[in-house]
Amino acid sequence: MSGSETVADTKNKILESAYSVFLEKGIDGAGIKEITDKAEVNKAMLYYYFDSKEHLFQEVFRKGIKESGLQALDVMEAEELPLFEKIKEFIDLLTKQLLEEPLVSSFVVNELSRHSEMLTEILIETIEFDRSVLDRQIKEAADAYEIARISPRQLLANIITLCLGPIINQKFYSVTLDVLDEDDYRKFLQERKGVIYDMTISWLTT
Amino acid sequence: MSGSETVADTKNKILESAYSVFLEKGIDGAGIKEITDKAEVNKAMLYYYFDSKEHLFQEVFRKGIKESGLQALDVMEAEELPLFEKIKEFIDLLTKQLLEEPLVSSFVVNELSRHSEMLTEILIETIEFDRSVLDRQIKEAADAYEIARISPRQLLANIITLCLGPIINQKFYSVTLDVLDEDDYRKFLQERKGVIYDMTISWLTT
DNA sequence: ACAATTATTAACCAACCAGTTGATAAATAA
DNA sequence: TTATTTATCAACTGGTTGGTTAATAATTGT
Repeated sequence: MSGSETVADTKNKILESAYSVFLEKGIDGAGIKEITDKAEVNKAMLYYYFDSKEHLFQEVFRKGIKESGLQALDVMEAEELPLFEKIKEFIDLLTKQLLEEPLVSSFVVNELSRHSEMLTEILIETIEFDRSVLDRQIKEAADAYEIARISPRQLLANIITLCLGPIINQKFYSVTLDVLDEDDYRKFLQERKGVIYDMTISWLTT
Repeated sequence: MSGSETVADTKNKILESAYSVFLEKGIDGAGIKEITDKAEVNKAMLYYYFDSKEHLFQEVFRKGIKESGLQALDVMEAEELPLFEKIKEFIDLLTKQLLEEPLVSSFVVNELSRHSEMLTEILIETIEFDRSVLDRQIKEAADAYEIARISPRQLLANIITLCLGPIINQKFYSVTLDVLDEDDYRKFLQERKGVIYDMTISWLTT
């Protein structure tokens, strides 16, 4: 019993260190020595618990997906929640989770685009989102003339993009939008939550 | 006179090769040997014309910004063009340029977020966008009650994000939105142009 | 024609990379 | 106790990395 604690200890130290190093530098920018140094273990220990840099990275990537804010999609599957409340809740949740750990989502998206061949399958496995409830709600609302007849995909794409973009690509937007001050940018992001909701609703009800 | 042709030739061969390799793999994933191999020149030639991997990369990054589709911002500076037409033109131009070379904008955004301390300054230098005309047009339109009183920054952020996101992070969206077929995704992107315009206008006129 | 400059090359270098080995210590099982 | 398994480590391996050097070939100006 006491032995397994040590196992978990060392293995977890490595995993946690790998998590933070990979998140910061990506798989190409990170070296395993940096990871083992940070974990304060011998380099050979990493290969005792994990069989390659790539496999270790994939485990980190899986963890990244789970912490990336995409769980907010769950709220879209709820049966009872009315459409508009659902949208509001989704935006709130997604924004909140993204702001809490912007590095994670940035990591997932960046590494995915740079190593899609290695990671796409993992993303597919890890994300499972059932759109049927949302589809039905949208169809019913459109049939009742409460909203325009829009594509559920476009709706999701719009909300996710609007929330994600300025958070994961902060440097890009702060320069192009000329909001170079850190605090101003935070205000700008805060302001966005309302903007995104307004924009989405006005689009739906036009 | 004839000598400078050779200079330009070799140097350009290296630059072009570097451009394509860096775009594909990023600075961390690319090796200089790969670049010189592709350019069919001796490795030392690279260091004859460029003094380090980092400087070469920065030159490639500069070129990347110019080809990234951000020139579409120019249309926002036009004096005569009315606001709504301007927005339409901006969306059209941006989408078109992004679709023509999605790799470039993806490269710029990704590398910027991974190496911001090295690249932010370059981005600031290279992008110069004068928002004053747009600001005035928005203010005037709001004063005349033609549009709601919205923030020009948020307007720009919305449009850019909506256009950029699904194009540069194709893999991410194709999985989360469950549009795994390549052709379907192209249709989805084509559809978006109209969606983005509708969404923006309905938001402005609410 | 010849000196000076520019362009090119193969061979080299130290540092670093991911990954291994074989010996050893610690825990567990008999 | 002793045999076995699990955990840890320093030292090593073969290959690659970004970058240099010194000699040479080609081009240029005079």
